[in-house]
Amino acid sequence: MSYTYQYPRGALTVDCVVFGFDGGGLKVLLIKRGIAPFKGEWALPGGFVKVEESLDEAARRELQEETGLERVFLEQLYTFGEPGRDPRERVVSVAYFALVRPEVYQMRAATDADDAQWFDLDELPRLAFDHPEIVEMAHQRLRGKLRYEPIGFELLAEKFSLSQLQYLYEAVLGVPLDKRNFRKKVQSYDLLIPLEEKHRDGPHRPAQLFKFDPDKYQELKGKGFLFEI
Amino acid sequence: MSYTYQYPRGALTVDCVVFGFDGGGLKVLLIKRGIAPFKGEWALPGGFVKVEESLDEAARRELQEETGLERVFLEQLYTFGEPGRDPRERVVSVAYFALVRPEVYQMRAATDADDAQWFDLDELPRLAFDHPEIVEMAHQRLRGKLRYEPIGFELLAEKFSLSQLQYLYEAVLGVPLDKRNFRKKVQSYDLLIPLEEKHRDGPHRPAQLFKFDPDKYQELKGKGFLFEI
DNA sequence: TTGGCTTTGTGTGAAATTTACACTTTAGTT
DNA sequence: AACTAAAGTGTAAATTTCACACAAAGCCAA
Repeated sequence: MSYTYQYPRGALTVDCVVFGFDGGGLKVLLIKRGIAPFKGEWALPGGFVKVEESLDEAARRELQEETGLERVFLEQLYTFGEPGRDPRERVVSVAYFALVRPEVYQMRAATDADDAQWFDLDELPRLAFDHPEIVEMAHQRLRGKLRYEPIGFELLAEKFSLSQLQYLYEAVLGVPLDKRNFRKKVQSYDLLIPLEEKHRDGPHRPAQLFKFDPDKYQELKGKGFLFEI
Repeated sequence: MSYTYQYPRGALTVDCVVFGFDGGGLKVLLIKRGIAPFKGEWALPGGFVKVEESLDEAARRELQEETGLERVFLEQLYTFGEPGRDPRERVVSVAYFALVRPEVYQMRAATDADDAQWFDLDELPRLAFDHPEIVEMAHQRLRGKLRYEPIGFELLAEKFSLSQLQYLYEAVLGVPLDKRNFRKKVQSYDLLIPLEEKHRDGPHRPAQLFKFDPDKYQELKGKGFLFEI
């Protein structure tokens, strides 16, 4: 018996919503399309999946090829497959969301390649395809996850101050948080390792730096611990 | 310029993890494969996506064709795309999870078609492909969602007693819950409409029946309300 | 060196929520 | 009429959340 399938095939792509944080608001990385359709318009980085690679690999490869980004936090988001979402033919896209640290963010912002640029999440330009919908879902997911999983650290430098962490939470969740209560809570889990170093910046009191302890988190998680801000 | 893509294409399928609840434990609906590969083994209901249909439509169609189920709660779960997950060639599968009410569950359990059967979630037979992994993820997702979204009602009859609701939560979450505290909490949201009718069953005190008010939930959700058990 | 600026860092009491816990009511069966 | 089994109900203690204000540190400029 033959293994040939009787169904016609569409194409399969991956698209990545890459978030960055610069201390102010959330940013999203977009690329300017060099080819039709939507040539010259902004779009999410992404592209076709090769037959011999996994979806995650495809997402990482496209991110690397189109934006130069490597070793970022990457997680599958949702698969978009409405017929007609690509004007050419049936294209199903597995969307990912990615979080990058400020070092990376600043690096990419510096190289003024005008075909890859950071935009404020709430001031995005017109986007190709159904990419606005994808970005919207990624934003919702990020907001939802931040409350229950310690992924915010992926948007900060390895060493960060509690104020920086708080600014991040305020930016993503869109609400102001009480400084004392916030610090009490995040420190209560014992997942932040206080470092010797201090962060100095401007003519102010320098801030204690911390780093997140992912191993300890994994260990606690195994015992049913639930991170929650 | 031509719109022909330079990448070879794999096939695209949908697979559904269908959960049912009979007052005892969680059940999963499986079908016996009639064709190779894995002919004669149990597998998740699912099949190939047609070019002109959306992914959701494909999932509903396959469910209908293979199990007769219609009008079920259906939500996209995750997309599985490891090369090699299908021994024939590259097949990417968009997995869904579905929740069915006991009426439906009992109906399907009655028709003793031996090519579609309910199994206890914790006593599943050997499964084809990477379906064990898919079931595992669906179970996790169900557990996670149940705490924060009122989807448990999709596994109960339209009219249900508070005890039935509690048994469901206990079965899915795997922990015993305090009767009084549970009732206090679920009723505090004012999302359950008490009905005139009573449920009688056995030589016991009959139970007050309720139904869930989805409209009110949608309204509250719009105002930032968070359901939580 | 002094005063001013700006950010870090810290504690407490009131209010709200969560938790633990046991007995009465109801209907059916014998 | 007595027995059985599940439904239904309240309170007090413990814990968590929330609101809130001022001293300490370092830099800069006069």
